[in-house]
Amino acid sequence: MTIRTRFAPSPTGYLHVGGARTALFSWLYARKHGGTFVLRIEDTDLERSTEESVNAILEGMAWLGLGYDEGPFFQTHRFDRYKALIQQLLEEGKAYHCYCSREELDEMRAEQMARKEKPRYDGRCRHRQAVPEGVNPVVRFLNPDDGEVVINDLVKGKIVVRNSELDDLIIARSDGSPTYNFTVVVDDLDMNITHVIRGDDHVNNTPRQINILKALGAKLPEYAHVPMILGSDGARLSKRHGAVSVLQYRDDGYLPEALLNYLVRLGWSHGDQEIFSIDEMVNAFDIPDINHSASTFNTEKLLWLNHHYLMHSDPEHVAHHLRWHLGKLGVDPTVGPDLIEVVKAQRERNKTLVEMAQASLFFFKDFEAYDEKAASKHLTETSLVILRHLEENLLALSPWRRESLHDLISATAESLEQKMGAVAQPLRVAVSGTTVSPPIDLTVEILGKEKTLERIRAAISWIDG
RNA sequence: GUCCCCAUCGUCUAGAGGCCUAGGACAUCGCCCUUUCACGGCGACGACAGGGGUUCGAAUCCCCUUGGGGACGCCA
Repeated sequence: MTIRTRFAPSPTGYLHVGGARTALFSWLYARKHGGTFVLRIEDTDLERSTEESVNAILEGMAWLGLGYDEGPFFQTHRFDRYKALIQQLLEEGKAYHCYCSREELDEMRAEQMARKEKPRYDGRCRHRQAVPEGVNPVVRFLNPDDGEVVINDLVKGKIVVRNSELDDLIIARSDGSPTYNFTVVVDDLDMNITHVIRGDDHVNNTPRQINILKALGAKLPEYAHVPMILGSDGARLSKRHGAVSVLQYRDDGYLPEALLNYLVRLGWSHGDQEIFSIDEMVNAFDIPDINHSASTFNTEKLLWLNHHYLMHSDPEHVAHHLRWHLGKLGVDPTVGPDLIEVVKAQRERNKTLVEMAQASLFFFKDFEAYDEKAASKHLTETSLVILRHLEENLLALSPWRRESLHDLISATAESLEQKMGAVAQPLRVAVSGTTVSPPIDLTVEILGKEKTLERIRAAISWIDG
């Protein structure tokens, strides 16, 4: 049997990290088994679904590199199919029309709550005789009263729910449009999904869906409910915990492989291994290794992973992403030093691409002002002499190589009876505007002779006042 | 409130009854390296929620308590 998994987001917002992780797990499981990964857009809520959200989701998936083999399928394109099956259930007496008004339902729920009961529909329209005039009814699924539903969840194990806990859920709204619990079932069935991997906020829906599946005479898929991702306060991860949108992480300077690596280790582990390439994930991933409990999203660790990938990925790959961020900062990366050299020089001191881009700005355009503290400490009367010597020596230097630059700078320090730092720091501030940069010889090499001399002269005249 | 799920360092986790004096990673804090910032190296701090069982033996199995999360929509 070919494994078929799916990711089925509803386009009512961006792709968030929780969804991305379920998508990743589904994707990994399909890849591992040479199966098929399906993308399905659950847009039955016409009110809240937007095209922007669809695009944001597709863009997020693409950025993460989670390619799908089939889809995207849109539920709104399948309404005829749902309607036909709802009609079938009505005819078979497995569903019925309900004419209850919203007010009536609200009242019923309020009463049940007051009685400390779980609010649920009491089935009063099951045998309704008089049909009220001018009311468009909803369709409810006739849930069994007795017995229980058993879910053999691949991650949580056996879960038993009594049918008496369930009620007759609405499968078609009064406008005729089908609702979520019905459309998922039909789609998973029609799309031959073998493994439903989704967030465990769906466990409560599963018994209802199983009952619908049974009413349709269908075979059940395997279920794997993965635990939630929580925010730092233990509540479900949401906007107020900071960035939750996958694309926000892109914009904040994370590499997709870092996010993926972080997400795969949230709720899943493979011994003590922390770093996983995509291939390693695919090989190592398995559903029984998924945790049972929710986990808390921790940006610090994500940052560490991002830094790791910045340092250990192919510099050309990192440069590709850096180019995008430099572009966002208004830099034309085609004029200036080789981005790959910039990446190699910067990667160990930046945790995000945004930081790297900002710290590298001075390679590509003149800074507007010196960092105040840096200038007052290092661009002084004393450093004037040093900078003049450097200018003179550098002017004569050829070739412009890191090694020769290093020799020149230390020779300059020696001749002036200064420590290395006393020479390096004024030079650093002069060329970069700040006290922080890659090793000074490397910084100057990358900046180039012309720019370096230009900036030393600017610093000299700045000190001269 | 009712039902469902969950419970190891601050966080992510290893742990399938003896290998546990509970391991790793992030974070934090020291020290070393050092021309800045970093990287790196070494080390420190730090957890089995509580209580009952079962067993020769429990972080691991069972029960209760507590705590947390989820669900209870003409949302998905």
